[in-house]
Amino acid sequence: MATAKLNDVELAVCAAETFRLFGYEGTSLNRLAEATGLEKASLYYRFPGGKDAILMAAVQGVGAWFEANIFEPLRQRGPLAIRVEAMAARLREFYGDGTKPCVLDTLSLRGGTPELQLALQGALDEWLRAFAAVAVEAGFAPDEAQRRAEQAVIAVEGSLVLARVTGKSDLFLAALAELHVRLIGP
Amino acid sequence: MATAKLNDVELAVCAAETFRLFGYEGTSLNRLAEATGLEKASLYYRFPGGKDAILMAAVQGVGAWFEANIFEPLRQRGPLAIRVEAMAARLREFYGDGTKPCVLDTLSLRGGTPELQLALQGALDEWLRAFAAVAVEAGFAPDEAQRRAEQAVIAVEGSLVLARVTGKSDLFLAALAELHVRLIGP
DNA sequence: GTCTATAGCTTGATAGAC
DNA sequence: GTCTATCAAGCTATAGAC
Repeated sequence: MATAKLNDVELAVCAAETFRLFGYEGTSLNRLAEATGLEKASLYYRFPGGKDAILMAAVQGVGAWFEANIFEPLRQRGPLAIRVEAMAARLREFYGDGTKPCVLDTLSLRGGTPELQLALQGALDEWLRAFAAVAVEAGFAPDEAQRRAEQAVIAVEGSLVLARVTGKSDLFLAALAELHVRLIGP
Repeated sequence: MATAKLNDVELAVCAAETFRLFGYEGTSLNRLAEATGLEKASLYYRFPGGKDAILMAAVQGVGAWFEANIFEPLRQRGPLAIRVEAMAARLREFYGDGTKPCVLDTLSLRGGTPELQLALQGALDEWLRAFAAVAVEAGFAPDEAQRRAEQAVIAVEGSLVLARVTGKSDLFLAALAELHVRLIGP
C-alpha cells in the first residue's frame, strides 16, 4: 500500500527551503531528493510536472505560510502595535534572523517560467496590500499608506541582502525593529 | 598569429553581465561562451581556473567599474550635491534603470567559493565606506554617517528587488532620487 | 507510493589541430 | 589565441519492480 513519507505541505516546505537557498538553476532534483528524503522518481510521482511543478508548489506553500502567519494575524482585532510586533517576529523566523534569502529575490532571476514570475508578482502585491492596510488603519491616507508599505518592504528586502553579504544580521534585525515606525508612525 | 577577440576587461564585463542575470549555478560555460562570442576552450585558455576564475575576474571588474565611476567621482572636489547626483545617474546606468539585479545580491546565494563571499563582502564594505564619507563631508557625525550610508544602500538594494519582481522601475528610480536626502540631508 | 535502473542531454573541463 | 572534438560527471525525466 506504500504510505506517503511526507504530505504535500511538508514536501513544499522542504522544496521552498532549497529553492530559496540555491536559486532555480542551483536546485537540482538530486538536491531536492536529498532535502525531502525522497528519491527523484518519487518526486516525479508526486509532481508529474517535474522541477517546475515542484517550484510552483513551493511558491504556493510560502504564500500560504505568509497568509496564515503574516497577513491573517495583521487583520485581526486588538492593539495595532502588538499585531505589528508579532508579525515582525514571524518575519524574523521566516528569514532565519537574516540568514535566509527571500524567495521573491532568489527566484526573480532569469531561468524560471513566466508563470512563476506572475506568481511572485502576485505574492509581492499581497504583501504590499497587507502592509498598506495596516498603515491605513493607523490613520494614514491611502497613498501615504501605500508609500509606507513600499518603504517597509524595501527595508526588509534591502537589509536582508546586506545581512546575507556581510554575514551579520544586525541590519536585518534593526529593520524589523523599525517596521512599526514605518507602518504606524512614531 | 591569432589575436585576441576581446581584451580581459571586455571579457570580464560580458561575464559579469551573465552572472548577475543568471546567478552562479545558472551561468554555464555555454552561456558564457554565447555571451562573449568565444568558445568554451578559449575561455579556459584565458582563464585556466575555469568558471570560478571567470567569476572572480567578473567581480573584480565590477569592483573596478564602481571605483572609477562611483567612488572616485564622489571623492573629487566641487559641490557635494552635484557629485551625489552624478553618482546616482551612474548607478541608474549600472542597474539598467532597475531591470538588472545587483551582483552582490545574486552571487551571495549558495554555490560560490568562500573566496567569492570574501570578495563580495569587501565590495559592499567599500561601498558603505564611500557613502559614509559623503555623509561625513555633509557634516554628520561618524556613526550617524555610517547609519545613513547603510540606509542608502539598503534602499538601493531593496527597491531593486521590488523593481525586478514587479517589472516596474518606479521604486528604484525613486530610491535613486532620494539618495541625496539620505546621504547629505534635507 | 517509493524504490532501483537507465535513457538522453548538458555540464565543466581537456587534448590537439590550425 | 581560437577552434573542433571529446571525456566523465551531473542533469531531467522515464520504465518497471515491489
